[in-house]
Amino acid sequence: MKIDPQNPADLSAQIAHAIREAIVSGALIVDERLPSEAELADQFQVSRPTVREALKRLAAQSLIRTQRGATGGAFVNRLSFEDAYSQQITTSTLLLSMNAVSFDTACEARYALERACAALSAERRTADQLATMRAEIFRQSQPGLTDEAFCASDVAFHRALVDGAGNPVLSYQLAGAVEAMQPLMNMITFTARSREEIIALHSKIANALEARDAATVDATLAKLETYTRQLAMDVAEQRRRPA
Amino acid sequence: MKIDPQNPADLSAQIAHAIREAIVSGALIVDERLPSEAELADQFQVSRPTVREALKRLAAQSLIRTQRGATGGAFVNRLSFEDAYSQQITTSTLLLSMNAVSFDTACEARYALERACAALSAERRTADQLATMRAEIFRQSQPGLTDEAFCASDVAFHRALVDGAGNPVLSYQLAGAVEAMQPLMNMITFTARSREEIIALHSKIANALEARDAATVDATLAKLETYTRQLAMDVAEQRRRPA
DNA sequence: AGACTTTTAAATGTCAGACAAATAAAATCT
DNA sequence: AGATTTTATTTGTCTGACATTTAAAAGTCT
Repeated sequence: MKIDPQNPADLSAQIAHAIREAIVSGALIVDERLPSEAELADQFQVSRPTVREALKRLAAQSLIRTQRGATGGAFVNRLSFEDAYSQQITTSTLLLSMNAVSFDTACEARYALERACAALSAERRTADQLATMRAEIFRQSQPGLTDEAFCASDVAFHRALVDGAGNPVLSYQLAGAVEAMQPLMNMITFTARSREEIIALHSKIANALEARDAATVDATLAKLETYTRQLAMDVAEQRRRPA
Repeated sequence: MKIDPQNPADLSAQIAHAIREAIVSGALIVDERLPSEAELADQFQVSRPTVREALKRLAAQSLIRTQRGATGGAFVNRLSFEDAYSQQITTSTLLLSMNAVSFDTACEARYALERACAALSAERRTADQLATMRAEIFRQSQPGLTDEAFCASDVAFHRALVDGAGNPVLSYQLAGAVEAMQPLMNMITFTARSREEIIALHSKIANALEARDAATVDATLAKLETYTRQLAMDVAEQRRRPA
């Protein structure tokens, strides 16, 4: 079932790969217990530390969870949306921060995806989600708000909009894009004037969602995208010639 | 810089977390070498195996790479799009296969995202990407094609469409959704009649992209979505009452 | 002197055995 | 029978050692 070639390189990676394949292919089902570390070591003819390194690799991807004690061991993990979110966010953040993805490219992708949710959200949004958006808009209009708090509220607003589509897969996909951009957004929304503009657009989106007017939501998101990218360009321009 | 509380639970996870934060926050930059395992063990006041488990966790997420030899060690990895793709695909596949995400939900999300790319792709697609789509359509019309090969070609077609948007972030986001659904798609496109229908819609999409007609691309993708979900429902129906 | 070979040192990869801690089942006692 | 203690199993961690890889330093030969 899970054998291991005799080439001596990176045994723990090979073992992790074998077990991962077994999980993804369905040979190991959710909540099934893996053999104990000692048994796995015996089975793969390696030492226990090597097995442990392999298991830690899988734990890092939330593929297994471990439990100590008599009936403990490593169990195939049911991947929760929360786990998937956080992995997606980590990956997206790293891609943005160190792979030469421009803010413009990230912004375009983010709004393209968000507009994809708009039609569904106009159709399905609950009163609860609408109330969340209104509450966040109110928070954004408070005077003493820090840039970080404003952007956190911005994320929460957009999160509610996306969740309105009622499709957890879309929510999961967008969580990365929206949250990964937050640090970059922090740097471009620092003037009162730009906050006012953003809040006005947010209000328009909430109103359109309340009226289940998908076209207006889409058009307003397009405006928000244009405005955000314009702000980013202005900031970049100011950086280039600080005089 | 990276300290460690004295609570005794899961030291390797804590160390991995500390180093991950240092990387994500930018305290450790790309290609920078981490201290050696022995030095880290000393620094965190733990043993080398514990440090190694932590490093393997990070390696599993492609955050670091290790190199043996005199000038070897653990280096902060520049996350490549390929690495991000494969992680995205693994995560999405697991979400679909074991988290009670229905085919319908996944399908809706996938086409919503794909239609988000349609407008951009109509504007920017290259002649090369158009040629790829035509070639895949031709392959799909070959008589002796297996279901797996047909679906692989289907994935390649849609991949070319998404890549046409010229936004690597969108490509990365959609790679997971499209590829993770392939095993499920394999099961529903097995009749000649359904293949014909799909090929016709693919041709219509390619033609519209050639004419840079975003509205038709969008409308045709909507038809393809409806048709795919209908096929899936029929298959589910047949499964329910096999007589 | 220059090119090739050998040695050496540093680092990761692996192993073996041991103990600690947690946990649930089994055994024991009241 | 119920509560308590014991015990066995399993993961978490430590110590120390050896193997392997790699590049630089040292040495050797032409």
